[in-house]
Amino acid sequence: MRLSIFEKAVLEATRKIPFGRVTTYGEISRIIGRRRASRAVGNALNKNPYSPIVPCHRVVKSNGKIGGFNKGIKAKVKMLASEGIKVRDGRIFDFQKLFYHF
DNA sequence: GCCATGGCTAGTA
DNA sequence: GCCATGGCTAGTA
Repeated sequence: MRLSIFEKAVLEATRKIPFGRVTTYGEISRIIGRRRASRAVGNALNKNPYSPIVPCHRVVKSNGKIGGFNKGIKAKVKMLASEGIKVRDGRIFDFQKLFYHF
């Protein structure tokens, strides 16, 4: 499977999110210079061939809600939990504090 | 034309 | 809730 320039940029940025932290689709789009492509970022992460090495489970929505995951939301929540990140009714607990700003 | 988003507005309580 | 957004793919010709 061949990755586009855009997809590579998305994965490269995502790789930098530290363990136990989260960021947003919008933050990724901003940092790679495609400010309005947050949705396209989600599309790219959907195809992440390197999960969980490239930790796309640490990317969530700008409002602190979980967002999607190709193996199902449940799996995403479990992976986050394994890093000490709690989810309270579909939302990241302490979102502001855990938000990794590039 | 689809979609793992985001930001804004109306309008409820 | 609505809709602009942008990258990608299926599938036509």
